[in-house]
Amino acid sequence: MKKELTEKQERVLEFIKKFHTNNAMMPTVREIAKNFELSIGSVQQHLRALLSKGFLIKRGSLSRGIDFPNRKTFAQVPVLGTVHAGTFLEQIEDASDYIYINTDVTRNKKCFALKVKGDSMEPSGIVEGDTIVVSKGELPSNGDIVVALVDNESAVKMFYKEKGKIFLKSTNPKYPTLSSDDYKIDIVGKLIYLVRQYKN
Amino acid sequence: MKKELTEKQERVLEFIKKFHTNNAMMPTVREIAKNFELSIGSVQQHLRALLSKGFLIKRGSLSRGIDFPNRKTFAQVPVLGTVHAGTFLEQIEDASDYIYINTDVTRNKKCFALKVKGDSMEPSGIVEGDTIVVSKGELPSNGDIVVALVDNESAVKMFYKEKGKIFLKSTNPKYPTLSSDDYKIDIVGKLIYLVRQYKN
DNA sequence: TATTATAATATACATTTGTATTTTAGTCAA
DNA sequence: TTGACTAAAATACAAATGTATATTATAATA
Repeated sequence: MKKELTEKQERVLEFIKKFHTNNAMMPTVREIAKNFELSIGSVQQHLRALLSKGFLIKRGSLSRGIDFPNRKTFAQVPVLGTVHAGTFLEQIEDASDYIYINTDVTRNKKCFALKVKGDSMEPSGIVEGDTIVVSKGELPSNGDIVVALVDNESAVKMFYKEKGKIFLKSTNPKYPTLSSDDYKIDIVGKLIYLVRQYKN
Repeated sequence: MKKELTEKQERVLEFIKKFHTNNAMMPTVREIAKNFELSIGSVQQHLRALLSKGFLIKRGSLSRGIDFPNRKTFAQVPVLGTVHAGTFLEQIEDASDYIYINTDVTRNKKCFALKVKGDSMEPSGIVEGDTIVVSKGELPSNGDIVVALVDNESAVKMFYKEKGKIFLKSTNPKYPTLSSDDYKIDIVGKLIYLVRQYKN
């Protein structure tokens, strides 16, 4: 049911988006006017139209106080190291980098991210090079994918609990299922998000 | 070589980060002052310290003109619809939602996102429900994953070109390889990014 | 025809905002 | 003790910014 924009209004909205992308803040009325070589009043009218049509909202009479109706906010999540999805190798280390995740995903949970190595989770869509986001300490349900410490080495596995025993399964059948009978298993957290950047 | 911050300076910087996360813009001097119940001049001094120590930078004498030295910026990428990764079904439609991607990934390319259905790309880590980001019109190399129109229906496939012929391969062997001999194939764009949100 | 929406200009004004200046005070090290 | 740094306040001012108003013009429409 969104009302249509005129060509000019669309171009103004596009500029605002681009400006916001490049500068991480909204442009002022005059910054928009300067870009299009328009008068202040003209831009005001375009903004009024964009507001009334629901493409922008306002937050009081602040400077740069326009906003997108459903702009998302981001949480800074530290990338703590590498985790092996096959034979569980490397240890969690210090934060080296950060990724930014929508706060409606992280939901105030304590999160961290890891780079994935190995192929044990390939059938469930986790491949080498992926960055996974882990919700620290969250209790998993059967079938959830978790990061666990198996005899103090980190691994990405599918979680199952049966009669008080914990089983960690690789979705790749060439790796065995680990049981809490044979290993000391500590659940670090549950997978909530995954990002993959393709080579460019 | 980063100089250390005093406790108060650290708290001011934390507030600025938090404010920026919640509001997608930097606070004004007076907004900071109000938060800490401080005078304007006092906040000015803290900002001056944060600037000279390299934790903040300035962009001219603009309102909300402070910035983080290495802040990442995000591009708003429209989610245009659903694409079938098996038997290519649904058509690209209007923008319904947006996701936000680091600009060092999108790099000023024209991008859009699609929700994935089907299992034809499972062995390369693309599963149903994933959101893929496509760089529109970018020429793929052999082995790249692309979104293509095959007889005007959209599909996610692995791209190969040999002797002028285009081949679209599903990494799942139960789907056949498509050739430009048998189908009208238009490359829409190349996969540059993928995000997956696990059920919560 | 009158009306409405769009587009644009020009100007004025009030508020917000960044910045400069001055003053006071405590701590720490040379 | 002196100097440097930090912390804080109070005030003033110039620049940036949002907002209001009046005016003109065009195109589409009821």
